[in-house]
This record gives sequence, structure tokens and C-alpha cells, in this order.
Amino acid sequence: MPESPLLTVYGRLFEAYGPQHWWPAETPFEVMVGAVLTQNTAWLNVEKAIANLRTHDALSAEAIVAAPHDQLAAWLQPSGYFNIKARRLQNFCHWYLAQGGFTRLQTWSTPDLRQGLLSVNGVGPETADDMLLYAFERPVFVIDAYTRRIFSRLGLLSAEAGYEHLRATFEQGLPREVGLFKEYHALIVQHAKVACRRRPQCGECVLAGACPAAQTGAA
DNA sequence: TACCAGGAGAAAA
DNA sequence: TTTTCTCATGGT
Repeated sequence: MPESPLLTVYGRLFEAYGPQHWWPAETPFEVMVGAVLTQNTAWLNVEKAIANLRTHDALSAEAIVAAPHDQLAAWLQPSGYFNIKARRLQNFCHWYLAQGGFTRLQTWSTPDLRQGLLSVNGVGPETADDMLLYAFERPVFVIDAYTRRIFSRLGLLSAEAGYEHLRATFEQGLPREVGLFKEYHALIVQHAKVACRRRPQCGECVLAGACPAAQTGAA
């Protein structure tokens, strides 16, 4: 029985880039803060904002909720969209504390937890799935713009497909393992950053020929 | 100078 | 219901 194309791509990426050990954070709560701050933003800028929170002893749900909006926005300034992100982060922390914090949330089923996260204004599907996978260690596949771009170029999925359809495609096409899902998403981001930026037709791409159905030959 | 970055929600059509 | 607009800094 032939290996699934999704596993073939994973193998190529892992061979090329090695383990990524995501998410770059010290605690599950820091993962969740980063997930909100990285929305449409380069991670380098997110790190600066998180460093500001840490410097001001504000890297906790209690401190974020207690901070005045203008103060929080100033700390988040390097990550861009700081007014919106200050509001979104406080929305999330209010919800997080109201549910009893991480230990309590860890007892929730994955569907309930996902639904709860999505009920927060400012937490959309990708942000919720980042949190579920990297903070709560649930077997949920994260779909982002890179995933869409790379796999549509390979001919493995449609760029117009909805988020839930894409998520289901990966979750059903791969062994349901948290470690695999973590590495796969991280490898996709790594590949997009180093090899996929300005040369989508690059013949030297590590994914060239990874899929028999590929139209462009590379991603 | 212009574009892009580990999106999401509100407003408009 | 679907599409478009807005939010904003920093690196390439």
C-alpha cells in the first residue's frame, strides 16, 4: 500500500529541516498569548511584545486583565495591530480566568474546548487550533496561509477550500498524533520562510516531485 | 518603495 | 451569504 501524499511531504520536510521543536514558549499560557499576537504578524515582532510583557511582569492572565488598555497596547506595540490585540488578549484572558484557568480547561473535551476558544472575540479557527495543539496538546491540525499555498501548488488540495475542510483532510489523512501534528505545522512554516518565498516554481525545492498530481513541480 | 508576515472581525455589497 | 476593508509594526 503506497504511502499517503501527506506523509510523503512530511518526510521530505523533516529530512530537509529536521525537528523544529515548536512552540517557542516557556509555558502553555505563553503559547496562547503568542497565538493571539502572531495573527498576521512576523514572529520576530511577537517576541518583542512578549518580552515587554515579561519585563513588566505582565505575562499572566491576571496581569493582562488588570492592565489599562493603553498600557497593554503600549507593551504590544512592536507586534502591530496593538489596539486590536490588546482588546483580543484581554477578551481571551477574561474567558480563561472565568473558566478556572489552564488546569480546569485541560479537563474539557477537545470539541468543547475548541468551541469555547472560538466563542472568544478575537480567537478564530487558526488561533484556537494553535492553542489546542501547542498549549493543550490535542491532536488538532493547524491550517494557515502557508499550508493553503504549499498544498494547493502541489495539487493536493484546493486553495479555495474552507478551513474546516482542510483541517479534516489533514486530520483524516495522517496518524492522529500530537507530536506529528506539531512538527508538521512547524515544518510547513519553516519551509515557507526559507524556500518558498519568492520562487514558487523553484526546481530545487525539497518538495519537487513529492506528489504525482503536482502541476507546478514544486511548492 | 512596495510587499509580506504563523488572522480575525466588522462593514459593505 | 459573500466579499471587502481595517487593523499597524518591522524586515526584506
